[in-house]
Amino acid sequence: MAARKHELSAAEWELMVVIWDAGAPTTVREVMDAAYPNDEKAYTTVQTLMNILVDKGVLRREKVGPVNVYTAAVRREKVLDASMSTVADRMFRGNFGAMASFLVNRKLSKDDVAALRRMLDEQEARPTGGKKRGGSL
Amino acid sequence: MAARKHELSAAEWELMVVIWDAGAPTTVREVMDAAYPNDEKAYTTVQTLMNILVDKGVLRREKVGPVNVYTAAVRREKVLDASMSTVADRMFRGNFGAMASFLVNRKLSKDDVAALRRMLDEQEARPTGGKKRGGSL
DNA sequence: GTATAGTTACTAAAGAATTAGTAACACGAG
DNA sequence: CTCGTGTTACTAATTCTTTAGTAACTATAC
Repeated sequence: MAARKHELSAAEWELMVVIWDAGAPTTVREVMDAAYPNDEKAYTTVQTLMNILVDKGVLRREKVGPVNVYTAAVRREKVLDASMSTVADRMFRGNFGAMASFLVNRKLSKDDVAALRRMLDEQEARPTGGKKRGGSL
Repeated sequence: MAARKHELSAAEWELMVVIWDAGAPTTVREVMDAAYPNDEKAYTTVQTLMNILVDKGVLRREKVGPVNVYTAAVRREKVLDASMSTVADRMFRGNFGAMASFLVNRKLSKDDVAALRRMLDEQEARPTGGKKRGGSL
């Protein structure tokens, strides 16, 4: 019960995306079927990962009858906030603007760019402005 | 000499950012001083990391006199391309548009947003359009 | 009630990441 | 030439991640 690092690994993200999408309490079996429909991982592997996520405080586990039911304990945005900051620190010296530019220039399709521009225009009207640069985590 | 995974870890990124910024062949000592001015890591640790990066094909090592000099073997953009795709896959189901929206809404300062808008406007004029969605790596 | 199917708790092992020690070697100062 | 400084090559221990097996438990079907 070592209170691990709060950062999520690749496999853990894979599961959490499924669980957040479900939006409701979920069992190992359900996550397993959604994430690995062709048994890419063993049932017990998914079980272990989910218990690690409980350990990290990202999931909550509750026994319903004899079965464990898992619920997200943290909102997706919260984890994204932290993880994106980590990524920006690592790859862009913490410069989110540079990160956004990179995305626009090298990763976004024409449609993506158009949508982004529309979003920017809407934000112009309603000034619910973006946050400042947060800490490193 | 096991031909490791090509993905860069946190510590490896830290070094590569320094090396790319230097823009010229670099020694362990130089990277060490730039990245860890207060000896946060031991000299030999940095040395080991840099040799792993050689192993991964990201750095090239050349002996100049008795000293090893390291040069970037891959351009920063290339590695960023791969890493950002990995991150997008992991956290946004591969949806770069969603990733960009998240950045704009939750991470960019007002100035960052203004700069991004300017960039978008310039791109309007000169249609050197963005790439499509690439593979997963 | 006993077999069976599914779940849980516990354990562990392989691989990668991170950290750093140690021995050997080169070279300039004296 | 020998000493000290700094570099290299090699080795290794620790931690985290990823994977999964095994044994025990629960409930249901008959």
